Amino acid sequence: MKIGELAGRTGLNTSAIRYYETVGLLAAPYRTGGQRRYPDETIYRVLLIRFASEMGFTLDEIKLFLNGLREDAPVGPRWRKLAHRKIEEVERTIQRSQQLKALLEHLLQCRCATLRVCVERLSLSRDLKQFSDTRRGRKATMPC
Amino acid sequence: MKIGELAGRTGLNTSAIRYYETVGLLAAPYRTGGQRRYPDETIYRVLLIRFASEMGFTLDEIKLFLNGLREDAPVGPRWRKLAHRKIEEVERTIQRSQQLKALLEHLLQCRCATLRVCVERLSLSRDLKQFSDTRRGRKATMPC
DNA sequence: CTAAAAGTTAAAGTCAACTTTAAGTCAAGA
DNA sequence: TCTTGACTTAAAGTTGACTTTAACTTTTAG
Repeated sequence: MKIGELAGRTGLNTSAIRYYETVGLLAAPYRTGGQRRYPDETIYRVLLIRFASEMGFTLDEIKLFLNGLREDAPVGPRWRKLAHRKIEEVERTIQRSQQLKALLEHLLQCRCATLRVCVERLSLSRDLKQFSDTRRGRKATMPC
Repeated sequence: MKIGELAGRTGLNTSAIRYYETVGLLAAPYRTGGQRRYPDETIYRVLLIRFASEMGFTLDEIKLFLNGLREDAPVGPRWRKLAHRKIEEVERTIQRSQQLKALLEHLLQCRCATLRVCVERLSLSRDLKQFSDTRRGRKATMPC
């Protein structure tokens, strides 16, 4: 498979695939006449990279994960640790996103006189509480 | 309040605050002897900016949202639309994160002979299905 | 055979959101 | 008064993940 087809099938640009090679995410493939030829299985690897990258993994993280499973062996402790850390991170993401969703939904339906007041109070009393409270012994009232 | 105190109370660097001014997120404040002096209420605005930015809003989005509520008036249709769009986006984030969490948890406990095979099958059959399926009429089997 | 499409490289460019640097000016305490 | 620390600016640097460009070669369809 040529680089163009690999790119097409994985939804990336050829430049991205070459870039992955330079940063060590993809091995340099066999070449004919100077041009890269990929085996079919490379698709899976690239798709996995794309998925992980869209999930917010950095390319370095992805490299770590993929190297962890390079050896066709059952999952090792290093990989487990990585996975556990990432799961915790993802859980935090989910929690914060749910907070934000709640905040936005509240703002859409609340009956504050002015949105500005509402936002400021809401922010102080809820999600921003952590920031301001750790800095000053500030008491916030419930908004709206 | 001098810029250093504002920075300290909001957990940002002074350079970030000056940067927010240059991009129009913060109004240029009153000055004495060339130095910026902020009123207390600016803290709320900066905290709000920090929160939104940590939630993944771009500074341009934040500017839009803040401009939307600049006029001390109840929430307008423009702002509503923005909020609705953002809620949908956040919902997608939550869903994908939950998928990723499930994937990682599966990988931690599955009994595949090799993790590599497991990942490839999992990826194809679940989360990556969308990518490959839209490109080729590929059928994937359940992993592990 | 030839023209166009697709491939190659190294190096520079892009984007957001800042930070750092250089070269100063201002403020506060001893 | 002097010194230190905080402030000022404009401009350049940083980071990650690519993309674009320029100049060229290889492959493929007609």
